[in-house]
Amino acid sequence: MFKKVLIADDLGSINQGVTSVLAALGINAVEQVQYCDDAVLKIKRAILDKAPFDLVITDLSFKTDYREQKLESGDALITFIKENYPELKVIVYSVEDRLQRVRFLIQTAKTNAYVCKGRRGLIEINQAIIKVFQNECFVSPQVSQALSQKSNLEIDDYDIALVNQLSHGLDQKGVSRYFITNNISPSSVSSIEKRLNKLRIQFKADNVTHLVAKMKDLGLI
Amino acid sequence: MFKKVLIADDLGSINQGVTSVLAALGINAVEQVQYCDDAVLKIKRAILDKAPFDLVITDLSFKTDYREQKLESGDALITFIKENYPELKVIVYSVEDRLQRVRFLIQTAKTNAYVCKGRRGLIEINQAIIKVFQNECFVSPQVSQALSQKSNLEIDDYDIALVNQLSHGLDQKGVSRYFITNNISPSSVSSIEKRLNKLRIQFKADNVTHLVAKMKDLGLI
DNA sequence: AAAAACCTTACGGAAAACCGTAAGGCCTTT
DNA sequence: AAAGGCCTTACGGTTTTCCGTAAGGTTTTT
Repeated sequence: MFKKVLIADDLGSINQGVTSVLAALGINAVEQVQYCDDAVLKIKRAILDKAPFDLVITDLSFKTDYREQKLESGDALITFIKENYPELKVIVYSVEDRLQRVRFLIQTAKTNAYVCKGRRGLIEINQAIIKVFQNECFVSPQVSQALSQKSNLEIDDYDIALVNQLSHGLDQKGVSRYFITNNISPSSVSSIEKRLNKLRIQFKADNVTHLVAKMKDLGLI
Repeated sequence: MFKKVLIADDLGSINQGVTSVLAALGINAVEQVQYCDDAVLKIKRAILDKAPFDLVITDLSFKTDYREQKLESGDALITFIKENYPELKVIVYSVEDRLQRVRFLIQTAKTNAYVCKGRRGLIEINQAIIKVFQNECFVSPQVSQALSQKSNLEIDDYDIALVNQLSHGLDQKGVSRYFITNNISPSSVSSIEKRLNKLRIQFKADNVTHLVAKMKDLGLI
């Protein structure tokens, strides 16, 4: 079983439950941090001390306060970890249940497990730890559909950039100018119209305002 | 000090921290529930047993699952409590930090204290319990501005309803029809235009899409 | 290499949003 | 009761969005 675990979570009260799960699994070398930057420091320090962590359990959202942080979110922490210590296992433990987000974290960021905080959270944390230790992936049932390929909506970075600009107040002509100056193609108003039409159909949105609202709800922008 | 406390929170792990705070205050008669309906049952039962609760600490959002619930949120639970047992004190303990929400809970729903989950959450829960016991109100510093009148942006339920309908895809004529059928006044397209113009200025939004995006970011809709 | 399919762009008309102006109703002030 | 202020509504003109059509270019198919 894992020997040394790091928990990163800004709500101190949640750690306790996770710690008790770890204790039940016979893992007693557990350290906790409330800031992403502190997590990085602990990880580096542990390696220097020849006693590296072999599992990190982290939340996604960290409230920002007066302390300046280089890494402001769990996402950034995970990206950092997997770039520098790819062998270090990571389990996300978050209330976030948006499929898009889960898909990104598992498929792109290479997170090893994704557990939704909820009634069964601690039970699933337990399962996740066991699975990850066996080099398998674990995702909470309520969001496991995020990984099924058939739900692929074929929306790409261009679509996101387009709707993102609209949500910032640009009109279609403005987005066109923005795309031209940033060398993003296609950039004509006509093409932008066409793409928006496609997106409106895909998202069953009645107009751009509706589209932006729906995509914000889905966490895409 | 309070003698008997009920904690309502669907994430079992959070309760532990609160329980330890209560223990430190010498309160040992603590019961926990994970569903709002169970909270109601416990409250009624305790009164029948001549040992009523004198404080309820509750979360706001309860994940819904297979169990059918009459009360689906902390809001509904608080409304129920204050309607039927106005002398029973209520403290909200939630990650929610939207001012609009806090204002409603304190001023309209008559909640006795509002504590944001966060790094200082347990410290503030402690302060809140003491204040409430002294028949005072407590609100976490980060959201205390919700109660100050000067920061009143003068956006009311009508504004929220208006932008909300737009975010659901209705155009201005559609919102007008909606307002007419629901007896909401003013309902003419012209008035809706005027109101939107005011909101756009207040929120520094370039158009309705931008306005909806900003208000969603602020958690107003 | 010709044909077909696709992408990008342009254009024009209908619908909706945007913006200023103004009329009528209601309430308060004097 | 008259005057003034505020709110609701109506209207007209400009801008933007929406939607269909079509031309020109590139890639894929045959």
